[in-house]
Amino acid sequence: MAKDFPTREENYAQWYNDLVIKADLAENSAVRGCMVIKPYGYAIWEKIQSTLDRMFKETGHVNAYFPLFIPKSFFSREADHVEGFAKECAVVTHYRLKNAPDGKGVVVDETAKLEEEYIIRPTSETIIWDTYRNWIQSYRDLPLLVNQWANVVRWEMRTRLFLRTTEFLWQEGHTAHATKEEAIEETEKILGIYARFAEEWMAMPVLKGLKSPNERFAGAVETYCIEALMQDGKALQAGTSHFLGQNFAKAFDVQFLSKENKLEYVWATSWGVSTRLMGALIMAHSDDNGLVLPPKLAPIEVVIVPIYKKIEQLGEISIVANKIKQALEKKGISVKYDDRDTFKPGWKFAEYEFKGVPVRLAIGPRDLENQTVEVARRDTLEKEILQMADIENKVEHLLEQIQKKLYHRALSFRENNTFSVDTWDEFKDIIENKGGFVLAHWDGTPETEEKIKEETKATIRTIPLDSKPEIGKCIYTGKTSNQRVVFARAY
RNA sequence: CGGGGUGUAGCGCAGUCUGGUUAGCGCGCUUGACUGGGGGUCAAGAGGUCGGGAGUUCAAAUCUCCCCACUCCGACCA
Repeated sequence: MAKDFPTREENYAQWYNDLVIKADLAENSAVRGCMVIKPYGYAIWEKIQSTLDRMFKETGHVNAYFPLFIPKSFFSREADHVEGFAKECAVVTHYRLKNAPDGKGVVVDETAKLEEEYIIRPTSETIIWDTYRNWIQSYRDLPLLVNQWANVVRWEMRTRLFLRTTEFLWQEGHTAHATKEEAIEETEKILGIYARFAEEWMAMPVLKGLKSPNERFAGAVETYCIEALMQDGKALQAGTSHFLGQNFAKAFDVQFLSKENKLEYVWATSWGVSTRLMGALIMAHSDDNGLVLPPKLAPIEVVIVPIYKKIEQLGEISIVANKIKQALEKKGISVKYDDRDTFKPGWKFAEYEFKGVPVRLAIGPRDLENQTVEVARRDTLEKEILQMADIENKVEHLLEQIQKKLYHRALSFRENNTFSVDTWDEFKDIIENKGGFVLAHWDGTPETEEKIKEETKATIRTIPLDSKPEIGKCIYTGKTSNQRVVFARAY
């Protein structure tokens, strides 16, 4: 299946692409820039979804659904917002087709032109805030904590499976609050959820911080983000949480009467993560043998492969295998017993290894005799023979170990690829030759960030929330700075 | 949008420069036998508007023109 699969060293971009396709996660579709997420890939997304959905609900959020189409006029209400998204919007202009005059196919019926064109949502702030106006009158209506799971379209010029596609799936939370403090608290709370999800479920360490004005969401007062480092030394923005101030409330005239009977504008937040997380997950752990998945997000945590010569032996093995399967499932572990006779054990080993299944159990005649199981772990590719007794607890423990191991491996990779630099030459050298996160002083101006980007392709990925103040000189202009920020080339 | 590249079996490719039998190879697929603790072996098969259209020619996958699609590189971006 994957014999001609390139290594990360040979060609990282090709490695990623082949991995996505050959591990059956997704493929390119007939529609330019849009992917088909295949069942195995979608199963991972469903796990991401259900975990986050639970976390949102645990913190008081509820789900709703808003239209795919947004009236064009809504867009122009918030100046920065239009500015940011106008260049990548798909527009619906007509609502009917008719048979082509030459009899070949159908054409747009010009008489069915929409009075007002619709934008296909690139994000839903405008339609949602237009709706919130009717939902909010009093401080008693607040806070409003709504999330939606949806698809959005951003007409990108270049796309890559999961990392950047024209249409993608995401969740977008949109909340309304009575005070600035409460809205900021919400923004930070969500950032915390994102970070916890990334680290505990995806086993991917992330930096929490603020975006520089250049990288800020169009229409936001402040954008918070989680930022991860991929194995090729490039940064990946994994999630964003925005404090929108009163920008949208003012643009859409959303006011409420406070306890003091004063009419005030509502404070807003919005936040989202997308199918891009799939790309992050893939790149965070996978190796030259294929996908590596953290147990908590793997659609199949344990696969059991029977080994037998004659079909009669399969029966005896199946009895044992099914018993183990049930014992594991009782612990909430997802197990697949692959007793297909149409594939050889060796083929199955390679297949599940490539698809990143964390643990594989092999049971053959020898094991039946000795009351043993061969246990193989995907993260280290190690194999060992274990006694069958109490196997479900051993496997459960092993899955926990793998989850931790992946996180620590990714964390030490990040630590080994984070550099603190004080000179421009050193900065250029590391960005160009090593990659990774570069901690450097910056004078705080968008102009300087822009120049650094032009010269090195590196941008400020985040201004870390937990960094200590430190007086220094801007790497580029030499002006004084009181904090280091994180630079990197990014996806 | 600009600059390269590629379209030949499900997938990956050769053949095109230099036109000429029945268009070939690897993987995959089907059937059977032997096999089975890391992608097995052998045998027999199925599968093609050579991206589309027009032209040149006795003859076009091959030469000419037009069109289409995809892809890579740049500017833009979660």
